[in-house]
Amino acid sequence: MASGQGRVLELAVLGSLHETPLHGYELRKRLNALLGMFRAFSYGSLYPCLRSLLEQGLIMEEQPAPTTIVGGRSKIVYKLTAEGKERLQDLLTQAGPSAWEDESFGVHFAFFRHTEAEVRLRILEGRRSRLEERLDAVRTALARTRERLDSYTLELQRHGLESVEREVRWLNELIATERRASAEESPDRSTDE
Amino acid sequence: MASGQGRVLELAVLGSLHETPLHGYELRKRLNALLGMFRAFSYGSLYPCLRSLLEQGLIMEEQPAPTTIVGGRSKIVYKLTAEGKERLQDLLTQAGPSAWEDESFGVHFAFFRHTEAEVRLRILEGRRSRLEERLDAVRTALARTRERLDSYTLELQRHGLESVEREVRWLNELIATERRASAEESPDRSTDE
DNA sequence: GCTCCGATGTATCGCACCGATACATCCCGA
DNA sequence: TCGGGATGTATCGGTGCGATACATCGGAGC
Repeated sequence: MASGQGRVLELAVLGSLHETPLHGYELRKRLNALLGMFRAFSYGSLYPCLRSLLEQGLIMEEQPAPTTIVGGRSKIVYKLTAEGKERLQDLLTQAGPSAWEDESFGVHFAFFRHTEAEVRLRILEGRRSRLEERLDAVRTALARTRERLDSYTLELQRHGLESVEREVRWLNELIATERRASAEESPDRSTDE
Repeated sequence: MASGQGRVLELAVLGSLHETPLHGYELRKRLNALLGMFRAFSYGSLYPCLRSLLEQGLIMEEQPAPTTIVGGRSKIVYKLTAEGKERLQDLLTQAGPSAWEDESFGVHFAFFRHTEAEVRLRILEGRRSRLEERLDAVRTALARTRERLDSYTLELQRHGLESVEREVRWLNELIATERRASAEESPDRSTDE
């Protein structure tokens, strides 16, 4: 209950609108193009989210120049308010479990451009721990298993483990890159250790 | 609304209980050991599911031999009824979207041992189509994108695409294996094509 | 010129399921 | 002996997906 736990959509919407004002339909297309590989945003959650953000004063409707519009189809373009930008900065600073869980990590990562280097690093490491935790859990459970597993179950396990291990390796590379970049930027202890 | 759409838990529980009677806590551990890499089953859904299955007469409480029990801690062991077994067979025969979506595919796959060869093949192919569809969608959306993307977004895209492509390759191998096995079993057209 | 269809667009409802939490008992080590 | 961790059952709140409904626009085909 602390502060915006689990509300992935809020960040996704705020982050997208930070680039450029958008309306619902377009927003969904953007998000699904950006993150379609990981999750599927739907209207059933988008529109309620937009309404909530509107009520909170974090976004507002943008009136297009009336002269340019002729055949004006009903279309509601939203843009960030000052409070919205503040809130976005806030969300981008949070490096907690809500940032590295499966559903939310992708969204946070997608807006890393606007995230401080230190926060980026903590999120990447948090995600890595999360995955390694999961690997451990499944591996020990597997080791404790008495009965012989059928080939399908084994193959599923193998594939699952391999996928997660692969993501861990990916995270390792990203973390190394981040470290290298931040070392270049502030080479105080460049030769240290 | 047709017939048990989306109810992944039902299959997971019925399938697990088919191997051996279990109680809630153990059931959850089993499922998380089996599928923990893909999803996380929680009590908040398990117990309501068990209750529902009980009401439907698909499972029943199993009384352990009272003599053996001494310090009997309250523990409710469930086992399949005849109707439950029937229902399970039914679920295992269904090869629809509800079988190859992200959340459900793993569960269906985990019980492939009890699934007919033909159904297995259709599920694997269905999943593959689903993933290829997604690849297409993201690729064309990406191609249509005018603005230049930052390196984080690009890396996310790259990693997402690679993961899905990898799963498609995995499915290809599985499908080939299935085909080979089924050809061996009924070598009517062994030399055909 | 007319019509149909698919893309664009806003919106709601049902409901599956996760995370957190509460609470009780058992067992084991300090 | 006492406290913490594993075992065990159970509920509640809330997020967000899928299906659906319903409008309008532009273009393809005839």
